[in-house]
Amino acid sequence: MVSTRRRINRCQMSVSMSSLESPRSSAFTFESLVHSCHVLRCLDDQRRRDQLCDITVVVEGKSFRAHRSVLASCSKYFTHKVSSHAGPGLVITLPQEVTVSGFKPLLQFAYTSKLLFTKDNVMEIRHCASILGFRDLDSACFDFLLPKFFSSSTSSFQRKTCCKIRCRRQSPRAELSVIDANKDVIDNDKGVRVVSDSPVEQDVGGASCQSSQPTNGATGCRSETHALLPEVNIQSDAQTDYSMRCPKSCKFQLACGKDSVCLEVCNQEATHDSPVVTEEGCPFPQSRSRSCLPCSSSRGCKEGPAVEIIGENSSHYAQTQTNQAGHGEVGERKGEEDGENVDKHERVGEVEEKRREAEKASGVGCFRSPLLEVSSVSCEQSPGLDEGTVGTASHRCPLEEPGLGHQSPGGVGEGGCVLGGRGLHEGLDPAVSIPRQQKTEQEQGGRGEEERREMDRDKEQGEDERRESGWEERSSMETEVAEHLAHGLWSDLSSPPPSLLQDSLPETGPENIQGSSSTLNPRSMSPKLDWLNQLHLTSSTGDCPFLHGLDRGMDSGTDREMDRGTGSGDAQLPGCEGSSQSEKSPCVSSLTSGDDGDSDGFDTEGDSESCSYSQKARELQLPFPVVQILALSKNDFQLMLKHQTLTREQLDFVHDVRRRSKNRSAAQRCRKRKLDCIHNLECEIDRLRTEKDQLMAERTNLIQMKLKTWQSVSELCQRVCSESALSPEQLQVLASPYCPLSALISPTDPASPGLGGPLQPLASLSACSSASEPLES
DNA sequence: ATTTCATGTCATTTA
DNA sequence: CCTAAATGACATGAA
Repeated sequence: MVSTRRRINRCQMSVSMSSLESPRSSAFTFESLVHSCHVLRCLDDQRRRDQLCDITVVVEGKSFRAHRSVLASCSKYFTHKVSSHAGPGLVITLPQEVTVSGFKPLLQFAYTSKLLFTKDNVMEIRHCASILGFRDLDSACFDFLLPKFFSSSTSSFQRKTCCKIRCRRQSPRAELSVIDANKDVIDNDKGVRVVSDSPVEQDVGGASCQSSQPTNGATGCRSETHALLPEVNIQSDAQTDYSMRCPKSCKFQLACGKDSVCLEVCNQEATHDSPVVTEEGCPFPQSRSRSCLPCSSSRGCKEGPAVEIIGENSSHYAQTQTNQAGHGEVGERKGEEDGENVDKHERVGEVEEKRREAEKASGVGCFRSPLLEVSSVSCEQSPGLDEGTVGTASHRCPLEEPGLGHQSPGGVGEGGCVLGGRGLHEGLDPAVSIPRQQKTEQEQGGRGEEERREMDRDKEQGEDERRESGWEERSSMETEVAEHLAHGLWSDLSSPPPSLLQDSLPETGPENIQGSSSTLNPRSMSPKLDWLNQLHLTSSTGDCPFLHGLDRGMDSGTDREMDRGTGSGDAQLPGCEGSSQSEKSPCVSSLTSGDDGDSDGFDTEGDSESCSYSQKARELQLPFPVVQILALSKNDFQLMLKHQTLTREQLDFVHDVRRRSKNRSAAQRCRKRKLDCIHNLECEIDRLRTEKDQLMAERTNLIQMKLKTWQSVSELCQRVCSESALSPEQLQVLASPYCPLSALISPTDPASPGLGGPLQPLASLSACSSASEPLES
């Protein structure tokens, strides 16, 4: 409910925004975030009931009923087959290579966006997916998961005991496969196991546990044009994640029926988040986001519709929980949503594509590359460009904005994003743009004005884009998942080598602390950036659908933080806190601080916090930037403290800052979880209601059948009684309660509640006939 | 002026 | 016993 309301608000907001953006146009677009999810659900429902199914797929002699349109939308193979057969009653026999165990999950995936798999069948599924041309699964999911699945390197991750237990125990709803998967993952493959903390674990584990669709998540919509609402998955994963990794959350999760919840969430949220439309066109939100979320992250929600969406996407389809659709997805999404906008989307997609390439060329594209810089500048200077390219989107559906943002969320680093986001921003958000100008003007007398301006631009762009694009949403769920992923998969990378720290410290620390001017220099961020860079480069986050694009968000988030820091001095955003690398990836930082939403100043508490932190750090003459406090892992942090000679006051301050930021992020996660649970429960309620209705209908049918049977039996008895001359003793025996046959005519048959009435005649009839059943057997 | 929401922080519990 | 995470409760600012 809550999420729904929020969602609605978002929609409204986006509508108004679009109107603002294009004052000239009187046309508005309303986009339901849950519609696609609902549709997919209904289709799945129909499939299960064999309603409106127009295709029969034969696999290994086994038939599967489905809707050709659905299959065609998910699979190239079916697209081809279906297009060549127009008639009704289409029966397609799949190649021998396709097995039931491989096809079934895919079919389910087509209708739910969820791919259930175990280590045992994942290869088979992949093979089938490859043969059938299931979009998005191959590169986005399998390419990412398989190596983790079967590589020993990841085995180091261990799931927490309670998590294991919970997974098994809590997944009442979880499908067998899920359970199996869990088992596999948990029990058999320690290596594969997606550790609760590890990203992989989340993917796999989460998927398995909840039957969530790792695939989706893996899909990494963003990276692939066709990506399937990875966000949704992500969110769900994230949720799962939570449940899995938090011992304490067991309480809550148990209360919520975590597993089911997770599933639900995924569905619901996904649905909501659906904004992220995949090629498949099923943005179904599963989570509400209900980020699946609904958007678990309130922040994300706050910012933009996209965010909300994020949360929701999860489920069904990724609808999930994800609010954050991938960048690339946006284009597709929109294209699917609006035929008109297809071209625009395509264009956007192209831009995105280029951006990606640029990123690749520049290393993950997380950090600002010259290219990025250029783009951002050009954007600002030439709004026309925005209009011409991505900017056009502004006139479209509000939801598109997020999409655009997604496409170019990179903020700092993304050329494409910059263009799109910029355009929208400039035109739409006076609050943002104006302050920017003012700022710039004010700063104009100062030295390094250019630098500052650029920083501002970048910062604003990043933030704006993030905001518009729904990055915040991503940041909430996706970030979380991503952080876990990064944490688990790249844990080794996550903690910056001491040497690196050492190197970076001298550079940034003192400078930042002391002079604001120096802080403004991008270099002040170098330590963190370096660290991030290393992470990205080495870990090749680009390969991870979950992390894909995160870097951008991260970058922007980081940049923002940096910028903030710069603005105030050294700054570190509390948001960064989560970043103890060992525990979390830097991505986390974006989660916290990134979403604050107030980009321009230190409006928010967090901002003011960071500001005060920085100030205090300066006062205390801390030898390192606050960022370090937040970004370092526990060990590194302690190491750093060892190397530094700090006064009691400084130590207290440092610990205080770290503790607060940690707690802050914990609170955020906690709240997100809560929202997710609520959403999940809502979904569960809906599901149970539906189930109840179905059962009631089934019961009615059975009762009717039973009644008919009784009637026919009674008629038969009558006939037999009248035709055969049974002795009173015989009739007595037949009527006796000890006779099994007597139950058939018993008016008070306990097994047929409510049938007493209709049976009465029967009983009386048989009684009249001086006994009852003949049953000569 | 009041309410609601989002967020940060503290205290406590739990693993 | 210590630590980190989770969570309830409270405070604060913004809309």
